[in-house]
Amino acid sequence: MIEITLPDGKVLEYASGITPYEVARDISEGLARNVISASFNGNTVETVTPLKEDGALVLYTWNDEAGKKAFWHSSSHVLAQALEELYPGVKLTIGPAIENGFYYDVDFGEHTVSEKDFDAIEKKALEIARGKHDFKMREVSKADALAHYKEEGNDFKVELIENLQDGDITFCDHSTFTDLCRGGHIPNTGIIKAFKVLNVAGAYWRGDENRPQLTRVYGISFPKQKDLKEYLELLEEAKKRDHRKLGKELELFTFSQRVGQGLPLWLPKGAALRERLENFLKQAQKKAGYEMVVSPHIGQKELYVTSGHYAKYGEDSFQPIHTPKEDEEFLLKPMNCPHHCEIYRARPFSYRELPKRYAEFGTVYRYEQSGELHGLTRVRGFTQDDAHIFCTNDQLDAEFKNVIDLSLYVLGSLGFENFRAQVSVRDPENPEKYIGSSDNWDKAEQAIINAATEKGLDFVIEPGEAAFYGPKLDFMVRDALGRQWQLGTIQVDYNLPERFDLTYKGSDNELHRPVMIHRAPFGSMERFVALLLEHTGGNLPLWLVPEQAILLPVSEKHEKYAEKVLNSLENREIRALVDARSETVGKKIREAELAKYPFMIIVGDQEAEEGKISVRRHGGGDLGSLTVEAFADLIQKEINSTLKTFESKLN
RNA sequence: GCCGACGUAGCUCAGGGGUAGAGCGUUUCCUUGGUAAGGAAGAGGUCACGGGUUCAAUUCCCGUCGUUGGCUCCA
Repeated sequence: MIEITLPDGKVLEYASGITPYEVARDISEGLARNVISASFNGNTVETVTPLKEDGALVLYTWNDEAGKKAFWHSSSHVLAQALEELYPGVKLTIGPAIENGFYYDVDFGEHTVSEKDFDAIEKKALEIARGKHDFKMREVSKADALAHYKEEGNDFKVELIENLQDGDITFCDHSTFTDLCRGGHIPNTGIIKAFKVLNVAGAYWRGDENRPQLTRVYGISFPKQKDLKEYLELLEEAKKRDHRKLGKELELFTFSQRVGQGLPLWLPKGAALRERLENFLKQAQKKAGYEMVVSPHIGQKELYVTSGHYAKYGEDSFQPIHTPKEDEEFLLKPMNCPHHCEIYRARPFSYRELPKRYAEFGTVYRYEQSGELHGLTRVRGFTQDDAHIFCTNDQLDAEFKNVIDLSLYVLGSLGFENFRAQVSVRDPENPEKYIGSSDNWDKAEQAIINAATEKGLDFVIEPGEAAFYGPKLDFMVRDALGRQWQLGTIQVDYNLPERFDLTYKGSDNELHRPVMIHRAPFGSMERFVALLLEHTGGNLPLWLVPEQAILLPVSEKHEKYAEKVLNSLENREIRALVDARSETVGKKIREAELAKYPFMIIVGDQEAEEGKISVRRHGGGDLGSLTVEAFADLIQKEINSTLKTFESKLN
């Protein structure tokens, strides 16, 4: 007999060889019907795996993440079989489940697969699914496994198997299909009722751009047709929140082929929005003891050789600008920090004067690979809300925590609650990617982890994600389509102070090396605005939105009164405009709703007589008639409820 | 940079070997309106660009540029 412990702590006794499915059936018929995967003592097992020792069993249904994973992993087998049947001779490589669905990387040889083929693939996959084939795992010796794939001429699988231990190799069979597989399947293919191929993309074998490029076929599947329909509708909704679409509709920014790819042009409304964001941060920064500085857009190549950026990114930068007569070399600045280091060097500092906090909305230029450019989130010219803090070692901890406070204030004020905090540290396997002493790295990494822990941040540690000069704490936010982007960043740097020979005079009358913190709570204005748009669906917070209200005169007769109201709104710092076109009120309202103005103010005879305004809330309908004062209060109240003032922890 | 897709009016898009269409917007006129589209007429396009095939290319083929989904990269 063996003892099976369930998640609720209940212990059941069974004869050795009982399967998770049988345990589920023992608990309830309903669970037995729905169980699609299980884990035993922390390892994923099949629902038909015989359990032969005491242990903890967790049963999963479609509603569990692990259940979905098994479902999608199994679906990738079905996809693979469909591809093999439709395109004989394809070489399969790997096909994991991902966050939303699954993919399979396939070498199609000469054949190319495109959207036109999706229908056929889906049809074939569903046909296979309907066959209700059981997934069956079997152990294979390394020699047999290698022989199997060598015969097929599949070098990819051979390479995978060569890296596995003999005795640790399993194949999974279903229908006529066999794949090298570690396990974790649903009972049979029949559970897959809906199947969709989403897109195809190139992907390098093992993520290495020097190795062959495969075709990655992305798909998603569901146990119910309705789930697929809902998922596709969700994707459609997400597209409506795409910042590229909203930016165009709201007239915030544009791109011009003539100016160049990845170089955003900010339209008047976008520029005004940006300015408000900048002022918002400037105000908080002032309280937090920052001083604004300004530096030029180019710098001598030597500056970046000194900083180490040239050695690391010289080839991947816009190439040097040459002066016509002296042939001096300048670089478009890719970073503000070297400039700020030179600002620090402008005069000697005593420890009594530190920390120095230099802030600048600095525009930088980076040569990003053309395939990487994406709307405002990945561009070649962008403005960082940058600052560099020069402090003593003793001050580092407190300064870092102050910056965390400021970053959280910024994210909180703009409604970003679902960010992910990520501590990026060195890749232990590639130490040569980083500059600076291992000692300093240890200190810096520890300082960040301590500060994040003390601030109660829920963070994950990502090895290999550090900048080449130091570790960092990043705030990651997802876009409409679920892709993660880095917004705010805080980085500890022992390196640049050394390279620029920065010093301060200590209490011991000796020169000491300051520590530097790089930080940008927004990250870049471009990316921040992009994510803010996606996050809000274009319904920006009232304090930020370009126009808070649009005045809609009922007819041309009322234009004059509208102008008068506009004037008194402007006197109360409310941003508004008049729609004086000769259109019906209905049409003006419809268009104002679509243009996402937070408030619509209808003025006609009634209002003019009473000296009031009729207010309509975007998406919320008629609020009735108000005095201008009452409306101004309403706006102020809403702004105050979302926009808190920054409380600095400075003494 | 790599693989795939896409590029038609200001915007959203249809079409297709015989040099172009819709809706919205814009312009003019009529209408002076009360909480999500009042009516009419007009203007607007080297069908991204450059080659090739063809009697004929916006349409088919190749290349370039741009956009896009991924991959790699991201100071």
